[in-house]
Amino acid sequence: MNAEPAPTVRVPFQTAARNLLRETVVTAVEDLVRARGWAATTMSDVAAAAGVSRQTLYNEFGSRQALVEAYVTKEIEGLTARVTEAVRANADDAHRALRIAFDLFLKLASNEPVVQLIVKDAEGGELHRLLTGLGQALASEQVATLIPEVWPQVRPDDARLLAETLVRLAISHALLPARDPAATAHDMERVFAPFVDELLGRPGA
Amino acid sequence: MNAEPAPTVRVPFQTAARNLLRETVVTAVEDLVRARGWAATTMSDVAAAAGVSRQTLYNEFGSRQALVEAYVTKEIEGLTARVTEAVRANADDAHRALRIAFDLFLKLASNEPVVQLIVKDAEGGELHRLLTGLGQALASEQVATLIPEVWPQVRPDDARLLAETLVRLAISHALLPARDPAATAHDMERVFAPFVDELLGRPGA
DNA sequence: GATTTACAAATGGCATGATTTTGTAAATCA
DNA sequence: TGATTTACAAAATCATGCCATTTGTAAATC
Repeated sequence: MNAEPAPTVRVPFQTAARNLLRETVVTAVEDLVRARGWAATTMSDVAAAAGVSRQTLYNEFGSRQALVEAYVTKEIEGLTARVTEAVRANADDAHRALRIAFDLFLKLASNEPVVQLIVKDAEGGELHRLLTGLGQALASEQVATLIPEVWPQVRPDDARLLAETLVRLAISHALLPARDPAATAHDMERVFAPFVDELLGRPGA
Repeated sequence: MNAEPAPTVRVPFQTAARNLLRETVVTAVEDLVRARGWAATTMSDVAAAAGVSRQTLYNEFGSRQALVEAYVTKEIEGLTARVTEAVRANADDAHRALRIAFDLFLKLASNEPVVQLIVKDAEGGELHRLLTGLGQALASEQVATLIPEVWPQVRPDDARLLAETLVRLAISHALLPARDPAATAHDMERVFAPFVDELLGRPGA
């Protein structure tokens, strides 16, 4: 009951093709959402914009709901990737890393279609729930993994707590801005600096 | 151009009567919202439940929108009053005060009709925006006033920053709970303890 | 001063039918 | 083989008109 003739180079190619397809489709969704919003975007629109058949969409994503989730997931992962990059580049100064990461995130978020649609009150329900739900979960996990990687002395549990708290505040400020990104980032650095120092092993503690 | 014959006891009485009216009406709204939600509650319903005429409602509140804002405002002020009470009762230990306040808030919030409607996804738009907007503003101000009153050594700017940050996290956890209130409150105490120590004048700083 | 009554305007269902869109399956194509 | 095309049923969305309700305001009445 096993007729496979030993896998060659074919499997990795198919995987790459699949990823390329998903990438292309989700990018098409991004353009359409930016232009007309998600509610006014149909599966046919997406198929046409991506240059594939509508069926391929269903074969790959299964449903419209799954597609928008993949889209939001990609947006979030794009943001966290940029933030992660900034954190790594400032690994020598955790305070600065925190401030720059927050500032960068808020600036990027204000240009995100999803965030803009929610703030503008258009399509608040669907996307709002996805951003807070998925966004909180995904970003928390990413940041919770990043922290002990850059600062190994931080215990995983503490990293998780810090990550979740920072992400909650980041989303809160993205959706309901208090001041400009720079000022908010400065405030967040001020609030979290003492806790961060404790996690990193403060000299006098 | 001043024909007032010296104010007697009449003005305070009228004020008291007005407050009583508003109190009665908003309490009626609270009951109706708890029973049917806000969308299904009409001005006639409120008038009947409060035992006043529909006109009195308009004379006092002006519009349906203004009424629901008064209602949400009262709910928020009710919550912050309870939290304020708890903080004052624990003024001798800021860490404990922070934890107990957070725990109490999350428990009270889970029984708030407004919070329940939002979490249940019913009427998400209207009330969600009111709770985050009004709630954030009102609660922040209350807490920002409370802190320097209980701990005078905290500078007003720091109090404002701490208050706004705590309120954002409180609302975030009320609308998207991570764990049970007790665990979350414990986490918040752990995160903010170092910053609070700094504001209170840490021994070794 | 509040209530009742009256009323115009806006809003909110609701029934209807047409249209679009979703999601699935089979046939076709390269 | 895998994607496309075609076909199709079920569901969702939309446009329409209509009716009932509700909002908000004003005047009359208690």
